[in-house]
Amino acid sequence: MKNDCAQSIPPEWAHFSQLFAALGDPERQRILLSFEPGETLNATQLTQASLLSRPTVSHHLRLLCEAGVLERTRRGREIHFRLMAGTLIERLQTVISYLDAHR
Amino acid sequence: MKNDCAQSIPPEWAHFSQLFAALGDPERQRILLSFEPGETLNATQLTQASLLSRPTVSHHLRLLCEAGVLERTRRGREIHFRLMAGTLIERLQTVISYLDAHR
DNA sequence: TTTTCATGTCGAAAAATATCGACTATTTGA
DNA sequence: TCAAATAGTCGATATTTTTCGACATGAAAA
Repeated sequence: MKNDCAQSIPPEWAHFSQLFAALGDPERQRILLSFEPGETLNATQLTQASLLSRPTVSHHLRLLCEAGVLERTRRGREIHFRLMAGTLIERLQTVISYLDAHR
Repeated sequence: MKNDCAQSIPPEWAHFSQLFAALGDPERQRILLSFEPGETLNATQLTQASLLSRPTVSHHLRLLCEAGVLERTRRGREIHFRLMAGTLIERLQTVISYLDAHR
């Protein structure tokens, strides 16, 4: 057993709990699955596609941005969200490499 | 925008929110990182390596098993937990394939 | 500049989750 | 059979997260 991570998480793994927590909510997953390849969606579109209120959708979008899942860009008075597929793939590959060494 | 997942998550994705929610807790991440390659650990070992109580660790172990992250096997009066690295890799590869088609 | 549109923030309430002490179940060894 | 060891359950409490209405911000259009 690795006792070095018995009580604290190594710094290189710390951001993964934030990532997985962001991905682990059904409403946020629903938001992510509504993106078509390469598409950008604004907050109004994402709110209209949801059963929840704007403040609530805004809250989920903030968590997804803070976790590095979505990118936020202002265009005029709209704010566009984009799925950061590339960096997500890299991060998940890191996890897979770790797991592959721990079969 | 994909309107078919506007209000409900497609069944083939439903188990992922449970998986990511399980991986998204720092205590559970700490538990997972304490496994050496191929190692099995019992509940007492995992509790001793934690700052939390046995009921709490037991709770986290149950969530990890229900999400398909750990495997539970009784051996005598001990219960051994094993990291299901193989199936986890497959599930993460599914997510990566989806993301790769959505760059 | 005033209005309108798009979005976010704030504070409070509701819901879900984590945590623990006391008790229970199950298996093994004396 | 009885005692010890291992692990889980139950009920209550604490903490965190989610949710929303009302209000604030900031950019474009009139």
